[in-house]
Amino acid sequence: MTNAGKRVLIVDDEAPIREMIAVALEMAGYECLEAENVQDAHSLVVDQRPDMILLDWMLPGVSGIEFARRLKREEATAELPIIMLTAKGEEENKVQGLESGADDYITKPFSPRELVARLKAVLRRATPPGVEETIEVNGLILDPVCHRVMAHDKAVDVGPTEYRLLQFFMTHQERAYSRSQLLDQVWGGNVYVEERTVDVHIRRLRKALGQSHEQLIQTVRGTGYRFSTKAS
Amino acid sequence: MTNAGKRVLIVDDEAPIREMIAVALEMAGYECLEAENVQDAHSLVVDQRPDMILLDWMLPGVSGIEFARRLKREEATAELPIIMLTAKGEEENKVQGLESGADDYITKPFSPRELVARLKAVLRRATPPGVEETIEVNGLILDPVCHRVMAHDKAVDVGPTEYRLLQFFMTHQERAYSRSQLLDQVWGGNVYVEERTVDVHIRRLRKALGQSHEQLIQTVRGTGYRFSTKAS
DNA sequence: AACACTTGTCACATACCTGTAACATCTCAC
DNA sequence: GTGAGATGTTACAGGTATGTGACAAGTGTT
Repeated sequence: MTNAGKRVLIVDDEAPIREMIAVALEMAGYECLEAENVQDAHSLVVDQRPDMILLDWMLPGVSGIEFARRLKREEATAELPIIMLTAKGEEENKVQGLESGADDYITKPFSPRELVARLKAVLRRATPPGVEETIEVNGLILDPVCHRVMAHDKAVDVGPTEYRLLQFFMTHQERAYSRSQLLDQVWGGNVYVEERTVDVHIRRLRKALGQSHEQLIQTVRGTGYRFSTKAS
Repeated sequence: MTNAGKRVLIVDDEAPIREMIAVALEMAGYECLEAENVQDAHSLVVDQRPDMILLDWMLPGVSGIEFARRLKREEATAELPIIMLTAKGEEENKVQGLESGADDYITKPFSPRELVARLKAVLRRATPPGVEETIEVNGLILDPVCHRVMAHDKAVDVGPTEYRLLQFFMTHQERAYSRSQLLDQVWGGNVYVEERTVDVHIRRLRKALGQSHEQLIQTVRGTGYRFSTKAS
């Protein structure tokens, strides 16, 4: 779900280990980038902008810890979550590792499951919540924080897609959208669904809103739909 | 209901606007305090301890945003809900406004109805009792001091995790939380457990609460869970 | 060591949501 | 009015999210 498609940069000088990690992460739905030294890693960070880094402690040339510090110093990369990888028995370095700015720390050998779990946890913490405002129109209230829709103080029961649809409409009032625009905006660009599917969800949303508010969603014949407080 | 008699502090330098807002709110059953600058506002906050603040963006002297930041910084007032008022076309300030700690944001001109709706929404979800205070909802009582849960004067037997979960929910009512957020908030940030584990503990908690109260914990499909006294 | 209790995970059951098709109804040009 | 295209409406099969019970491992107690 929310973690799907996140890009993880794996930095380790041993190819088999990189490979193992990459396989584990890809099975979990992540996209992987790989680098075997700090120079390559840095190019990839700048170039590909991954969502997080798995960084081996021991690296030829510049050490992992050095690299982590550098990333944290630079404005553009300071927020990049880093998980440090280290061999067993280097416990005493832990503190140093975390002080270098790493967000977590994992000891080899580790199970793929543990790796994925930690990675999720770190990503979760690093993703700041979006702006959450309450929107009100003619007694119809959409409250993103409570993830709820109310019509004249009565809860309206809408499914996930209808909720997103309504949220989009309420944040983009008075303007007409074609079915394909709605598919892009509400469903997300990379899905393939019939345009008529939009009609069905519009219908479901109207039904859920009930007589009192269904006329807010207006049909623009030959074009699509529009959310408007003005009668058509 | 719970909103009756709440005291709202209106901070705006234009008297007519303050008056208009005050009338609207009083009709809706709120009690109003008024201030035309930050100095007066601050005195009133300290002195009268209002339940929330309607704060104009543009103020002579110290700006509204500055004031909001100050309030959020101070321990005693950090929890005070704030709704920012701003003139149309200052959209670009929106993010800044919310970052300053405002809980919502409303653009002039607005209808009294809209204002009241938002105010309700903000108040509804922003009344977190102190840690040591017992919380009561529909005959369900959580007593942090005795570390105990009672349903209609009968002790409810819950495990440690379910207790923390319930406590979190009761101090953060009405708001929807994802499984990730619950893991962060209830389990603590540094644990690595499956998201579905949350479901299991929700189940255990519901079971422990019994028919009389289990509907307080609502499923928000596709998102997570919510503790709410209102039917879904 | 046996026990009671808690916890995280799994496997299966169930409920709900989704996209599509098929048919009904509407609108407009002719 | 008629027909073609657009939209409304319903039903349904399959997929996905959540509910639920069981279990093994861990912990602390007796």
